[in-house]
Amino acid sequence: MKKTTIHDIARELNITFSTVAKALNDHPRIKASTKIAVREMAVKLNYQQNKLASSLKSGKTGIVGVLVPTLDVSFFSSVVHGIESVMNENGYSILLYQSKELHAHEVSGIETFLQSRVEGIISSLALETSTFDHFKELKERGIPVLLFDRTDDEIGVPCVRIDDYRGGYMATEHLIKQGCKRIVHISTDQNVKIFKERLRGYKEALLHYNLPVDDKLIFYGNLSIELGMQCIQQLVDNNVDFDGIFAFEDYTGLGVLKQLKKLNITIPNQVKVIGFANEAFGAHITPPLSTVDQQTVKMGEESARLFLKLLKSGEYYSTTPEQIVLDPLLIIRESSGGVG
Amino acid sequence: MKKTTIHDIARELNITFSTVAKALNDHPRIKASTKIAVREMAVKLNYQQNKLASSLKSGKTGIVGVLVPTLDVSFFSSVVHGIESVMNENGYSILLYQSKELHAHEVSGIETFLQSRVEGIISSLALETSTFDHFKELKERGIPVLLFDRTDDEIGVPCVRIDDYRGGYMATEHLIKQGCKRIVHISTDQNVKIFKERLRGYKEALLHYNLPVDDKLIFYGNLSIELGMQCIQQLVDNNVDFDGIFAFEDYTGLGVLKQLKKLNITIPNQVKVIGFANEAFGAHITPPLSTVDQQTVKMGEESARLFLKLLKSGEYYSTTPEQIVLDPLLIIRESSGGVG
DNA sequence: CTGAAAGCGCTAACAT
DNA sequence: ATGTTAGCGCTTTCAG
Repeated sequence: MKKTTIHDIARELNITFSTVAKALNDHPRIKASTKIAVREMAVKLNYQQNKLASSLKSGKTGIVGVLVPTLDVSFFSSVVHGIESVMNENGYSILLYQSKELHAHEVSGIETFLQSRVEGIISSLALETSTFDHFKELKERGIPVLLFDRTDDEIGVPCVRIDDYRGGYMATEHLIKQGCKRIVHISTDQNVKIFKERLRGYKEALLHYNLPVDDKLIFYGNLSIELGMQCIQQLVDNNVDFDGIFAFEDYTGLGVLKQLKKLNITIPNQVKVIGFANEAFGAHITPPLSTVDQQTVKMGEESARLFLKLLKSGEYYSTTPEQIVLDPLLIIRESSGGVG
Repeated sequence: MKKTTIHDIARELNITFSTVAKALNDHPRIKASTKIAVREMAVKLNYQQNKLASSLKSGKTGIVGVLVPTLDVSFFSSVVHGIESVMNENGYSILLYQSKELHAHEVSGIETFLQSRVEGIISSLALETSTFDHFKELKERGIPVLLFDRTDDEIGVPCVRIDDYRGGYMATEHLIKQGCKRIVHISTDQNVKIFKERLRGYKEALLHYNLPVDDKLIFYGNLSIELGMQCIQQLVDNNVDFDGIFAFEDYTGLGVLKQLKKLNITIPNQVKVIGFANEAFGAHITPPLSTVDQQTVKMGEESARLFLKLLKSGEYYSTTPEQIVLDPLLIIRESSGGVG
């Protein structure tokens, strides 16, 4: 069963295919009656425009490549949800690729996108990625790129992210205002900018409130529940004095809560805890975990909007790359002694 | 900056573009030396094959449409993660569309996919969808469709799902074996097959163990934490005797736990609770919630594999539509008095 | 081993 | 108001 084309419609109606094409595109110089006839025949024959052909001719595919580390993490799937929604409203489709946190897959994804002639790429960097030639080359070749969350200034493209520095500052400040004097920060040894920014915010907040920055209170490890548990155990084993914990993300914060409970250290009385990311479980655990929300869906929507705005301006890279920095939202729950 | 084409490569090398095409496709009748020359020039000129053109000519796009209700629910994003992984390994790309649980969006998504000449569609039905003409028509027109999880036999296409009946049976049986005699089931009034199947499994398990099916112990409402809370309150207010709760999904189960704790009813001593879906929070709440795992990533992978197998067979609809039914996995935690 | 030529289905400038 | 024509960049048969 072959697909019907404008030629089929033309033949049925005894007109030329170019008249059909114009009728379907609502060309002003086509008689209303033939437009109607053409459309009826199109429906009758189950006609579907072949976008491959029209894209080939027009040079516009209406497709945007979305390249993310994985969809199996709620942060990314939520952002992609936002991107797709806005793109869809604007008549664009999404070609999806997961980098699996690998540099090589990222390169493959870009290759695939270019071959498919996407009109641009929206992406968030893989953890493994530490050189950025593949993205810089896209920019040099004039291909629209927008990065969200995991970005790098070196690349020089528009980006949308939250203010991780501010988030780190807010989380720490909150603990200070709750009365904490010796606040631990658990971070990661991975070379990822956003985590460094949260650490920077932590330090700045301490300085601002005249509290010492004590390296013995800063831990580095791999994102996991276990990391949080180990840090608490280590603090206790070494008789380190502490009354607040700011974990760089919620899973680590969860580990912190678990171990504190196990050791019968009361939360939030003896120790106050805050995480980062506002994962789905945080509101439902005991005690509910205070955290910092990253506005994931909005991040996706804003990414799509900025991308489309620049695309439609016709000069995507003409000016200094625009940045949208979203405000992190402090979510106060019982673990930090808030209004729970 | 125009894209380079095979004509550009040909001109540089003083050969014809058709030789270039053959060289790039590793055609056997092309001299090794010219293949090398062509490839070097291709790299030098930053050549990217234009898939639009080759798809138009060959009739194969290597693109599969994935149409899901939303990515903002971990179940779906996790399945899509599995689909993309397998498709990617097999050289296919994913065009993504969210139906937002709406029938009309589902129709639009299909329309978009057809225009983009996808080689098939993998989808899960929107809650709103109760007539299936749009999918049946795809089948009639020979377009490969595979449904996962939210399917309908009436459509008659291959599908991948878990055995919800069995999951409902297992959950109920588990509570019975834990000693429960009066087990409540909370379900939904939405007309969704998988939820009805869980209910059917619940009833069968009771019958099998010679326990009465009591309509006063079956509740219907809208998927939410509140639903679980309300049901418990109602049971207590009406002095209904019960010692086990099987919630049709985890959020409702969470509400159940919350309200039981509020009313100082001990879990699992007085009442044992189990949910369904194995949401991320279940393992981390107090007490940890027993549940039934749906093997989401595997569901995506199996969907992609079955789809590709049928596609490659060259006769997608030749036989009775194949069904893959995955086994639900019982996850026993403290809320049902299991090995916690 | 390489070249010539037709055509996939459409757009759009240019005729008529 | 409609028709003619020339491609978009590629695959693929057939000729040389």
